[in-house]
Amino acid sequence: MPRRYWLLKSDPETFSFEDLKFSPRRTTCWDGVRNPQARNYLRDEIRVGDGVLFYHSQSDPPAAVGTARVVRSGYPDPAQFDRGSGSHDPDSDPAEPRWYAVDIRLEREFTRPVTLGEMRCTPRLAGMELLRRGSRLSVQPVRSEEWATVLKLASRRASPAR
DNA sequence: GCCAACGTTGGC
DNA sequence: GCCAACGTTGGC
Repeated sequence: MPRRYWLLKSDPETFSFEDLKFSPRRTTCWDGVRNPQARNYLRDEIRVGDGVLFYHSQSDPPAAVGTARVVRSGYPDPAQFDRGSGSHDPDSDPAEPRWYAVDIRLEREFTRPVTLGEMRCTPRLAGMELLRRGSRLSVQPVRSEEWATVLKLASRRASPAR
């Protein structure tokens, strides 16, 4: 199966690309996802080697800031069984875990962020899940053309400041 | 801080 | 199974 691509959303207040950069081996467990559809992607579809667009939500401006690679495919999210964790789920049965996580490793930090506004203005990205009205999913599939387009934007020099 | 868009919960 | 109420996400 060819390599696939995903967009992972994170509020940088919670976990930023910078945090990933300073994680051991620049690798982190992508845990805490508590949406069934996003869980399905994590559990069933995301494979080792897949590409990840790292996106900062709730930031000013919201933007894709770099890429990562999946280094471990779906496994039960340990946080769901951790009473001390904010992501603890008392209703999840260890025999049939409700939530899943993957591990990702930093691959490339963009020399400049690709902002949401810029993506909206890019015709080739018009079909992106991220740009859909009301799109809230924190794990989203990204088409290979979209991946290539975002990377191209990232390596383009920023337009001169006004 | 506001609000639209969803998802979840729970009464019936 | 419906749906109102409520909670959360996330752009602006």
